[in-house]
Amino acid sequence: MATIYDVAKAAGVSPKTVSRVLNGDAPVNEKTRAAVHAAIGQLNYVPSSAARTMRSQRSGLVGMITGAISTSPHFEPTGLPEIYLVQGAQRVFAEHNLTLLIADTGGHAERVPDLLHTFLEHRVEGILYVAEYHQEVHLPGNLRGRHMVLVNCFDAVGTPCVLPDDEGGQFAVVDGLIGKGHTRIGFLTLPERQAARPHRTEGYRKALAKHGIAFDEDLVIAGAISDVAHEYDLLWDALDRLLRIPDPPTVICCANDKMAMRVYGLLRERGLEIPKDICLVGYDDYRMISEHMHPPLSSVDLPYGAMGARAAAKLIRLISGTSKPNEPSRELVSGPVAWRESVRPRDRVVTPFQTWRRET
Amino acid sequence: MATIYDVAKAAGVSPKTVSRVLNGDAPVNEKTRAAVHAAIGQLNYVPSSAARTMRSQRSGLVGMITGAISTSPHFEPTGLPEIYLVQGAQRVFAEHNLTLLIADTGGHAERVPDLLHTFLEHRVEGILYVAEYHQEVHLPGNLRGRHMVLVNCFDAVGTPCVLPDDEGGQFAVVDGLIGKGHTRIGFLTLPERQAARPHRTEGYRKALAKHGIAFDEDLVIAGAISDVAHEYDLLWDALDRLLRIPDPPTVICCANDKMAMRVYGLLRERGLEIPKDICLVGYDDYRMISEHMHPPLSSVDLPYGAMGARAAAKLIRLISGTSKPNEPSRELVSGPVAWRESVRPRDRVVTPFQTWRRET
DNA sequence: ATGGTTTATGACACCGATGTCATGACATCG
DNA sequence: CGATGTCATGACATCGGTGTCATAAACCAT
Repeated sequence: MATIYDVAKAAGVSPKTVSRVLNGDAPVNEKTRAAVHAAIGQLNYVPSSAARTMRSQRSGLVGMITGAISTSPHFEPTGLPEIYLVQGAQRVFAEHNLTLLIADTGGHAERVPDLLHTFLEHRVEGILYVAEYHQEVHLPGNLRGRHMVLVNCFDAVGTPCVLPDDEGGQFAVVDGLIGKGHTRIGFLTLPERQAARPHRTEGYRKALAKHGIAFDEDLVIAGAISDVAHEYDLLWDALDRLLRIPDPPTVICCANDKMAMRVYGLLRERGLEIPKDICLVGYDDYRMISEHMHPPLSSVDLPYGAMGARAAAKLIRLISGTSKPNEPSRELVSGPVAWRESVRPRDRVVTPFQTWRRET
Repeated sequence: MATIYDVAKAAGVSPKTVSRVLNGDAPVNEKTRAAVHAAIGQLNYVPSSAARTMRSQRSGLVGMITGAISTSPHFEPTGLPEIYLVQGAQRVFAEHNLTLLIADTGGHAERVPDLLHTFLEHRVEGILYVAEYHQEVHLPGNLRGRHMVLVNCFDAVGTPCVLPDDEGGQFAVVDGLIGKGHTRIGFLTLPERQAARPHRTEGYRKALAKHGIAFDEDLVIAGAISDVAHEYDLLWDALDRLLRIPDPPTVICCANDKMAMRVYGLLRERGLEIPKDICLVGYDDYRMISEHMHPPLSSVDLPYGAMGARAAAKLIRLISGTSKPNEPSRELVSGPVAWRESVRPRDRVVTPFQTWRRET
């Protein structure tokens, strides 16, 4: 590879002048500048980030640790969120001339220290620590004192973090459903241990309260439990109970799109047609699912791309020291509700529950 | 940050000796080694990759360019494949003490030169160029002469590449279906422009040929076209034609899981139950879809993780110059067929087509 | 005892940028 | 016209490691 000395020689100037042309830190005569640029083109010169890093003590690198946490032995490497996070973050970093280093633990949390060491060798200027789903994490101590932003997770000591606005998302979808005339809104929730669950439930309650609709606990049932083995039975039972209550729901909110996908099948088995007989909404808006279900599934967008971008911006502010003094350490990111054909207004839904109940 | 000089001073040795302890390139006395390690721990020393890079001319970095190609204006950022690729590749790189730089074009191919320049500044030792789906690409000229491996794509000049074994995958699934007694096997193919299509079709033909079953062109219809706007109508029509032929299929192979997902809905609309009345298989094995369909979908695993790992290994061989002299520039990676409940043996399938035809 | 080899260590230069300081050529001003 | 300031450029040291070479001590064989 050509060096700055080669360029200097070819252009008949000193290396320092070439440096000035590249960095614009001092005026350079127009003719000199042209000669230098010509030499650079000729030699295919690309400056060495390593040399620059040594002198300036700035690496231009940021690290991202993903897949770091495997709380469940049935770790499910769906990976979907991460790619959007990466894209969102990388876009922002690129605008600030930062390059993204990526390390994936593959679910083995014990690899984190090693990966971190590698990052430090490369003198990353900051680190994004990404969790698979909204949860609390406990960071290894050697991360202290580094610029860092947690994404999709938070810790007990107030490390800056970016989280999905679960309460806002659930509020928005329930508020929207009520706006379409629904008043009996079933809610198949996440397992109890999930950090998002209380926030989602709070959003559900607040939306009801806004419209003066009483909260009915019969309408809210866990649609999944931590123990994956019995998940399917549980969902069947939860749905069964929802449909058997005296005044059954005209729409069901599922905790995520995967759950909604199964509910499609279960409802069809019972002879219920979506959205004619009952409406359905999901959460996450995995478009690969929601757009291709039949009919397409309404869902709350879990804005991973935006979260990545917001986290990157936050990290850049930390690095550059331009954080506002009272900037909150916790940022919530909202996504829109994607309304699709799985939902129609209440007055166009005809719940044939009596019929169905007679049959079983 | 502590430097090697600080460590040397603290341990009472020369910097070079510290370097030897770190790299093990020459024998060091046991007591000296212990003193050095103690000093390293004390000072929290992490060697600077920048300084090491300058001297040794090896950066320990490899780059990956993803999302580079947007052939379609309706670019669909599913992103699913990439995360597995990243994980697979990163695992192998980590074993070789290489760190992965990631740049995502977000579908804007014109950004590639810039991203590439950044990679070169960091003196990456090799580059993986990843396409969204199996296709031909044309690389910008300035990539020539770099160690590079194409993933999920190939070019006209024989750049080393790693591709999914589309022929083998389709062969395996059709061979398996025939093994289960099926002889009338419908095939909803990819759009014509897709590079994978001829390979898949060849696999389909070879599996039939192996068992002496005649190829029936009525059974093979494009299930999708490039023009996204009419995709759904086309699929409806293709399925309709498949089901109306004199001796209709007992199982249908879909070109991908998204298509299969829609076919679930379309078949149900026609009153056909999977797998009782007709069986279905997909391709890609997006487990988020295949495992959660009702019933779960049989599908050919498109082994992105393995492709990432194979590509990484290939790149490492290029970098280290240990490629076998006659190593093929093109590597095919196969994945297993995931058999699930959407398929059952032929003798347990009761096709009620006569009934259905009377109705319509 | 002596020469040859191995072991353990240090001195020093170098990788390729850039920060600091110095310098010469002009332009401007009182 | 000399003092002062601005512009354009170069010399040199430095960032933190490692390759090369030198050297001293310990070990071994004759």
